[in-house]
Amino acid sequence: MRRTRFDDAPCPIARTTDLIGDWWTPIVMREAFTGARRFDEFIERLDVPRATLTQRLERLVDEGLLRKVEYQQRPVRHEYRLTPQGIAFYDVLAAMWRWGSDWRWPDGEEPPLELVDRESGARVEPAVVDERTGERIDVRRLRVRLRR
Amino acid sequence: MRRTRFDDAPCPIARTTDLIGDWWTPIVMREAFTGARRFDEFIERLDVPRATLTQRLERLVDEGLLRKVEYQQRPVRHEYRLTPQGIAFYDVLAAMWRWGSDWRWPDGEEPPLELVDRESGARVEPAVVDERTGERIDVRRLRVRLRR
DNA sequence: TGAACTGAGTCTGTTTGTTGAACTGTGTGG
DNA sequence: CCACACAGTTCAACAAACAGACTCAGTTCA
Repeated sequence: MRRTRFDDAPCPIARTTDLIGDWWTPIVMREAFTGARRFDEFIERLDVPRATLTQRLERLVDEGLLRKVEYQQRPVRHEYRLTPQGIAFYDVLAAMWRWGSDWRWPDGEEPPLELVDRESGARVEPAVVDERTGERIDVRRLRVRLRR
Repeated sequence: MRRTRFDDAPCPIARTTDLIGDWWTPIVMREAFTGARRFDEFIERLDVPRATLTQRLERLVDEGLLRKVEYQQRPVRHEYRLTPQGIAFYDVLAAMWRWGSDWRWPDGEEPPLELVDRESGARVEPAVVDERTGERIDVRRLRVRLRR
């Protein structure tokens, strides 16, 4: 009677869901991207239960999105840093950012936060495109096919 | 002691997380995109517990991603169809598809499924770009700013 | 006329997950 | 020796997800 798992489904959406379907996980990743590294740093920023944070960080390490790096001995202490897989995950957060900004605020309102280029200050609006054509993805034109 | 909610957070990622953090929700949306409309259709495709499906569909209707449409009277029966907000959500699934495909299979292996253009049959690879420049998002160049 | 069938759920008891709060343990600095 | 910092662990209470049986309106079959 365990919670149904999707981590070995044939569908990439299902496998991703298995990971980010744990409550708090995308938020923890968001904080990692804005510079959180140490356990108590996450705690201060997020009021997440400590036991939950422990579990999430552990899983993210297991799955290869974060790695535990020793930043001092005596006493031995570790911090959590993004791996290449973790960095790549920002795409998913960016898509969530865009959809959330577009649809999750009441009519006429906008989110108080925006994404900008660190250097130029220009507004950045994530969009999901087909890499080959550069066109926005149009789901009506898509089909899922069994790879030969 | 309720599960912590994120649905009125100032951050778009958090609000999106609140919705898709419910177990099964992204999978239910995926099925909606591949044509599922009726309750039993979802059940057949997904072996999701019926009570859970009821809850998910109800919430997706409440939140405006699906709408309930009567498709026959006597007996009155409804089906669930994507709204514009629901259709827009495909971007998030597409980003999850891409990241899942790139990172969630063992070295050397690839997912058995691929996304193709319905007409040309050409492979489609979702990518997340800055809409203004068309460049892939680079998180190191990004900053979150309080909107003025 | 009655029995079986459909579609769309609801109900129940059990197991897993999440939460808040208190507690632990190692090592430093004063 | 005491207080403090960091990084957790433990525990009990509550919420969510699970499997499977049950309901209920209306329809079709025999």
